Amino acid sequence: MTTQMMIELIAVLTAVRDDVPQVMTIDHGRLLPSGPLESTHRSLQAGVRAWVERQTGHPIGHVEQLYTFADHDRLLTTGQGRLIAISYLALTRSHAGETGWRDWYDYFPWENSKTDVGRDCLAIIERLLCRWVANMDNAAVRVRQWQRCVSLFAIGDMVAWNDELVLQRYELLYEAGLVAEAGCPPEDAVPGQAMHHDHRRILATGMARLRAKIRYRPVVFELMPEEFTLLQLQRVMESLSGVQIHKQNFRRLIMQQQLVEETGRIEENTGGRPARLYRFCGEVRQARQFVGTKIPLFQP
Amino acid sequence: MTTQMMIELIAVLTAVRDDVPQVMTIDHGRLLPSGPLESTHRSLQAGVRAWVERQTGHPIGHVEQLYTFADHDRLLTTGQGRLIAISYLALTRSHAGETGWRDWYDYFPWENSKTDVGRDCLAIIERLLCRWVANMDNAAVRVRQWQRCVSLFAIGDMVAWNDELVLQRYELLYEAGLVAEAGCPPEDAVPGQAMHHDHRRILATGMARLRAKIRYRPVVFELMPEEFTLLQLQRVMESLSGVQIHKQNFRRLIMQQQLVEETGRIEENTGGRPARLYRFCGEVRQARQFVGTKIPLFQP
DNA sequence: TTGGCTTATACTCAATATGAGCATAAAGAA
DNA sequence: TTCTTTATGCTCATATTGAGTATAAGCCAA
Repeated sequence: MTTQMMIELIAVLTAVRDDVPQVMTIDHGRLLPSGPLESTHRSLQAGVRAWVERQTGHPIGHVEQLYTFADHDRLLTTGQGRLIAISYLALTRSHAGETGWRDWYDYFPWENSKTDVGRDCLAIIERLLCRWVANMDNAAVRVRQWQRCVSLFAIGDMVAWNDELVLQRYELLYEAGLVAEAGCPPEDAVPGQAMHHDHRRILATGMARLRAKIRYRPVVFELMPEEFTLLQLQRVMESLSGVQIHKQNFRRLIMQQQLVEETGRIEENTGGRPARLYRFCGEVRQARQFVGTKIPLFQP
Repeated sequence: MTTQMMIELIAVLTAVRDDVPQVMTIDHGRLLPSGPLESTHRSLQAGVRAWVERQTGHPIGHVEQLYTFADHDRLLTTGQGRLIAISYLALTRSHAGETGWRDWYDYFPWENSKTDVGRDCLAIIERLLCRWVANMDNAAVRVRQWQRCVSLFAIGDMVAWNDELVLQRYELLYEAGLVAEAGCPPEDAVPGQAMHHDHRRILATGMARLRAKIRYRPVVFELMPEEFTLLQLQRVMESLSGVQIHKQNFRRLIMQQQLVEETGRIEENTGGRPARLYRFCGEVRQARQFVGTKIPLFQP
């Protein structure tokens, strides 16, 4: 007995502009590029590429699968059928003058913990979560949930901030009824723009995957221009992870891994001493593609 | 335009018996437990659980999604429809006297690189791959593919063996036409039992995921009995990863991470001095569930 | 022209973490 | 008893990491 199914492909397409990670959206920032799998698509990846390029005009590079959802709230409105969503993370380089790009942190201001906006947002969240648990009847549940808040949002610096827990933090806020998607009135919601359906949740999944992946695979270079200075590279990693990096140690680690090589050219507009330009060389030099990237991401 | 779809759920259910990782199979070891998603399933995970329990009678614990496939060779034979397969990794504890369990390394003998069988198998593979690239016309392609062989199978110890590349190694053997699934005659195939469809590929995906995950999440304990000695724990990690571990350093790392606590009881049947028994305590002690596991897996 | 600001780049130093091994303890077996 | 086996405690050299100092080389404004 096969039921009526519909497969939706959803892309979290990410690029970096002016050291700020951005995501491609449609519908005025309320939806991720997406569309149904069609019989003309040769594969799932091909389908994702087709939809993104059709809806945004932007060709995409690196693509990897994120997650497949088929919850019960994903029922087709047209009948007894079921809607399955397969989400993808895609990375791409430049995008001068295109529309549809939005900052990651418009949707997740609290994830930008290195900025003032992020810190303010976290302070608000802390208060709201505190109120949320205070209203719980069962004492044991209250303690456990507060523990969860503390460890996910690094409240009270007994626990270090873990930048990879983007999804878990969003889900906690959802459960606490502090995001618009959970049906809460805007005045009770945490800062950050909402999206339709569960697209903000999918964005969180993509952000978490990318934050995890840049630690052990050289995927950052998918987002960098051909030539870049080491500070530019550092800025991109910092803004992706939302965490500060010690400059000298960052250089040391990048250099000793031999992922980059000097181009011989110089960037003059640094605001200070000119900087050497580098290019990614992991692809060419090592046919062994399975190299890692170690980054000194620390907590301040 | 929605096409006719069928969703298949496939489980890589893993347990450990006598320090050997095993996978649950049906059809005499030729298939992984699997079945179509039905409208009665409340979620994908629930569907996986239902199918595994119906086909094998074994209840499962930890479950996580692996990958969703929809390649063109996955067309429904009944028409123009498409078959989508969503695969899951599941972990479970004991399974005394159940049928259907097979050793991981019956399917992937070369992945058991710490044993003699594994080393012999790797020697055979090296010869076959050597012959494969030797027959290539284009010199540039030959060099690149040989590079790939060298780095994936750690040929000539210029490169260290990477135990997480299970899937990449299988895919290389598939491309080289050295596995039965690629349609090669049995006498040309590499050792290791084949499976129907792409189930061996999915098993490889599950093995790779588990090998990667035990390094940074305390999932091993899902496979351990309630009480265990540190050597038992080490043996399980070694057999999962196919890599040797330095005993004293392993103990040091496990102890200092405070993932386990003494039960106060003693295991007598060690073959030597009796050993203390431990239990996993990460779950209870730390409501912060996001703890890691660091293991000193080295290459000999 | 000079001092101040910015970023770049080279090095140092202490604290940890890691790989490898030694030594002793405690059981059973020959 | 002596040998073998596993358990467990401890040392030591080396590598990695976090943090900071020092100097270089641009720009700009006084």
